[in-house]
Amino acid sequence: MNIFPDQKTGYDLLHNGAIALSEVEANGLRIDTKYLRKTIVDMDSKIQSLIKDLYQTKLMKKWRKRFGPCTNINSRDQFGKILVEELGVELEETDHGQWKTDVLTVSRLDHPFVKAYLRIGKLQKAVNTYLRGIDSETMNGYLHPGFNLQTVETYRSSSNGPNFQNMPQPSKDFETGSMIRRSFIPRKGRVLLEADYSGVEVCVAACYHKDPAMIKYISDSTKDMHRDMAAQVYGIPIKEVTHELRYFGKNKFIFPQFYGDWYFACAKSLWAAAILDEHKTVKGIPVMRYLKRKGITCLGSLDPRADHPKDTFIGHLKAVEEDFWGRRFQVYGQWKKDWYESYQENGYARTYTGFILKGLMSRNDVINYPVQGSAFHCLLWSLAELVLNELRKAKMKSMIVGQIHDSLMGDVVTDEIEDYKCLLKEVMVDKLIKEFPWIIVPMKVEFDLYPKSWAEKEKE
DNA sequence: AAACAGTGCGCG
DNA sequence: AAAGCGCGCACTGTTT
Repeated sequence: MNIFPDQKTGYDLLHNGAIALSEVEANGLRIDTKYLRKTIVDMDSKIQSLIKDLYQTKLMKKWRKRFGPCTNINSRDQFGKILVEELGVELEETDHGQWKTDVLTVSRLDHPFVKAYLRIGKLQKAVNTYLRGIDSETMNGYLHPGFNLQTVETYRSSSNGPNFQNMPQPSKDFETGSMIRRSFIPRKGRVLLEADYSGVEVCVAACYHKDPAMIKYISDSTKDMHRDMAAQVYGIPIKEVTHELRYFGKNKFIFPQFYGDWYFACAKSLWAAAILDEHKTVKGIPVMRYLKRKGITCLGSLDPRADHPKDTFIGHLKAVEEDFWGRRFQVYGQWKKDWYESYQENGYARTYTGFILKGLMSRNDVINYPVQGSAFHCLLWSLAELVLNELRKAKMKSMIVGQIHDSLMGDVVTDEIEDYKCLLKEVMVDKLIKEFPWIIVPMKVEFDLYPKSWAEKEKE
């Protein structure tokens, strides 16, 4: 791994960023150690009792008979063999010929043993990776996660000891997310305040490809790309798109497509999300009924090389994809081709922020790396400006204590909340676009306030 | 005992 | 022709 700032701007960004991040590391986050210790003890005994229950099941008895003293429920190898040989189910294989046993694969079996097994695994992950990870790195009630600028291929950052950038979220898994984030508390007389750049990768991508249709979506708050695409993929009127269908359009079509996914995989996951689950539209009509009206009757062949006619969902998605890149975002589509061709000719690509991307990269890599890197650099520049200059100039006691790619975690004095928000907006939006003249779309910052702990947002 | 690859899972 | 991108960490099973 090599880091190549090829312009002074790139060098300065890393230089100031490294100094600012070391200050962030030194600040650290306050940890509720009493809660943390108690939760670890409680969870350990809870997990023990769940394992005891698991051992009472028939399948577990077969497992012990098969593996004797070597029995180990953490062994994926054993788990897969038991499912296939004792339960008689079919599983896909991993790259190296083991039975695949990840959540997505085995939860399809819909079996009570598998459910109990996965729950134990989830709780073990929560305790062993996160709670213990936090506990073992906490000194005198403070945790100091590391933030690195020299580890990532795309010129993003990483975090370790522990990794502050992958703490579970209550909105994704309430039980473990709340349990873990509850450990992070503000200092006395303060709140945790997170500021994030909303949709920053989409914005930065637009600065590279300059597609007018995309810029319009970003600049006009009455337009909604995710809603429009949900309507198109499911063949329903725009007014019929529910909150959930919009979510599928965003996370199962638009983002995967931006990162280089293809219609076949998108079709399968869109189908599983809304059709197998019998989702309904705003008016309560099943989505499937709309598809039937368009003559689409089934998902289609699961062989990617088979023919996918227009009356299958996969065939339909193929046409949607062609329309997406060939008509709707034609300029973006052309940019992807040109950008990759330029890399093939020259052997490298340049980012707006003063770095060179070189070495062997796939087409998707070449297209994604500059966007991922430059998006993070918007945050990094703002962070350095705040830590090294602005917070000090404003004589604020509030401090920045962490960073997650597109968000800044602040430990903010209660009396300073409004000033802090104001200063962050000024730096993250106004000063940033002066510093980075290549930004040609509006930037937006959003705040989340956590008065008690990181687990509980204050309602706006 | 330490190092390594493979697998899985948490986040943006 | 290929077929989402980037990380860190825990754990198993094998090799040194």
